[in-house]
Amino acid sequence: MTMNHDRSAALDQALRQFWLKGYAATSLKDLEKATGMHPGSIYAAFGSKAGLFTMSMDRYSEWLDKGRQNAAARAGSWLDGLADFIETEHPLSNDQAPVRTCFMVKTALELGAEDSAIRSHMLDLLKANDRTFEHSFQQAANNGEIPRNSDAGKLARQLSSALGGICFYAMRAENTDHVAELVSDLTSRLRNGTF
Amino acid sequence: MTMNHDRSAALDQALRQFWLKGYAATSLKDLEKATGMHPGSIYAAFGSKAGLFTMSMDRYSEWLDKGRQNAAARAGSWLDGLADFIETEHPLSNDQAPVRTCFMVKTALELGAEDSAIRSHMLDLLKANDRTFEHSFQQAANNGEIPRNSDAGKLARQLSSALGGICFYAMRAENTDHVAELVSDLTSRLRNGTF
DNA sequence: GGAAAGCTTGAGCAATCGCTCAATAAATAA
DNA sequence: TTATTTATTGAGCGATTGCTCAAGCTTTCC
Repeated sequence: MTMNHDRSAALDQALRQFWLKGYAATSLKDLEKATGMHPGSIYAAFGSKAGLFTMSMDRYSEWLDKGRQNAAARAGSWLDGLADFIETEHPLSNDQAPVRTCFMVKTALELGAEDSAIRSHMLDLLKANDRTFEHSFQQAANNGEIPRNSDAGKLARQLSSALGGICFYAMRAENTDHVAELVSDLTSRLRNGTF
Repeated sequence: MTMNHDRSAALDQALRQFWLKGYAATSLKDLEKATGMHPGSIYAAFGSKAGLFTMSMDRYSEWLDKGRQNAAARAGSWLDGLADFIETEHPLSNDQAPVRTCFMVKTALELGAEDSAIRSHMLDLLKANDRTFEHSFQQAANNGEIPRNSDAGKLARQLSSALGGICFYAMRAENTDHVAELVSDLTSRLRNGTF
């Protein structure tokens, strides 16, 4: 059955739609237009609006992970891997994103107050993302790229915060150069071990 | 007429509600409960949901400005003024906020994609906020607290981004200490001129 | 007191919300 | 082919959305 491929493409389009307008402001009519599916099919395939959103977050995270792995494979060091990821694979630096902001950051700020299944799934994904940052910093420390007694967990938290900040700034900046400057300042500090 | 006082209190409560749940997810029923007003009165006083939201942003900005001026008046230097503002007046450090995040940061990420009157008003307020940062950095440079040829505009952009990042992190952190650490690292760097 | 003006009230509007399901079409099995 | 399973369709459900406005209530002024 060709269903799997269709379903995958539909999920991509749903992600784009949620990414653009957020969870609450995206209606099922929006999702019907984006996916080309009818309401019944959407519910047969994804269960509910909340379920589709959860699967969109998963899809986004897989996409991010893939980019991170690509960057790490290319790079000569762990810190370069992080910097390359941000400069080439992250939505902040990627024109094919529907909005120049991380979907998870946008979602965290939209849904951070309520106590839902969506929120707890979001927190899990963000935590998993932080662990990959922490792992890279830990390896960089083991490698001597940064002091061996560096606090990898704290560095990961700082990187998560710094990236979130640029994602915020990118949403309000009329001047794209200013965003690029923030990104390149961050990656420079990463590369030379002064982050 | 006592109306002005009631209206002011109602606006505070509307702001709290929007701050908590965001623009799209807050219904008029939520606003009725929060303000204690009936639909007709809300529309007589504020025009529309969008109008009430705009006035809530204005109210929040005034509140922030007041905190900034308080901090500046207390502080012995321009950089201390910025640091004090963040440590004592900013919602990140303030327990009476409905969510430990800046209302404008949350709003920017929720509404950053669409092209509405609300968004353009939000951008104006954020820009005005940045100008106060820039002014403080410029005065700090004139004062010799930081090198006299410092780029105040760039420093303001970096501070806006850094604060936005902590606001993002605060929404996802289960550990409040981690947020406090990010804040104190930021203010330390501000105070000793290494920001 | 009575008249005029302003405020508050809440039932209820049209539109849209997320979602369901009997009917139909397409694909697979026999 | 015919029988059986699987996928798609879209009209339309009850609930909720942002919002209106005629009716009632209070306040103000003469």
